[in-house]
Amino acid sequence: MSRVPLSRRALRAVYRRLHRAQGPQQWWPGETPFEVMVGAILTQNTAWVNVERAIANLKARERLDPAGIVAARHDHLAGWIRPSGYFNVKAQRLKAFCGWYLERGGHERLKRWPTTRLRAALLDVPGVGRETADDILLYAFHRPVFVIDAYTRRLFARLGMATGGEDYDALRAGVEDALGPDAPLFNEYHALIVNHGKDICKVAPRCAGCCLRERCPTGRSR
DNA sequence: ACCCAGGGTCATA
DNA sequence: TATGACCATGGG
Repeated sequence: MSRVPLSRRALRAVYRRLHRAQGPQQWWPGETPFEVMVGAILTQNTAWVNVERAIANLKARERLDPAGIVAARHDHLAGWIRPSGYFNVKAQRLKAFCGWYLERGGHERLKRWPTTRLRAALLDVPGVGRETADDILLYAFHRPVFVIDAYTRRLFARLGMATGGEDYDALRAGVEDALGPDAPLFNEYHALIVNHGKDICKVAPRCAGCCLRERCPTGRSR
């Protein structure tokens, strides 16, 4: 397995700056691990505020549980999650995931699976790709998996630590190798990156993350 | 009227 | 392996 070479010192320095600037994120505060998993699927290429509406609808219908989702009619489920966009494909993805989840005995069983096996199994669920699988592993199962998303790529590219075009798993393995397995750190790191991306570079959206530099390439220094 | 958002799948070359 | 089309709502 190839991995992108990354500096532990540089990665920790970026983390410290993000943390100093933004403080603890208390991220992905789903009431249950299952809610975190549903959120991970619904937030695919979608603003989180819309995911919150969809989850609120599921709660109002008392359908925020795997059996309730599997049993729901497709058009009903699609209607409840409508605000999160792509509601037809996401309804199908939620059903596939919940069926998989129930067949394997739910969280109490799955939490005993080793991370490598759990990740491979998640990736076999249609609609669960690498980032979604890693969101679930990190935020629902507290496994030391570093999530790579578009913001992470932009940030590391802007900082000259990567090109942005690296293979997903090579970049993930590079970060994990440099930092060592540390689920609480990875949890907070990813949250800080995403919050930085949406909080700061609104004036220059394509430049998410650039302002970690003393002198921002776009001219917006912080 | 644009652009973007905490992606993934499928067809095509 | 690597693009492009498609999925669709809501906020800036």
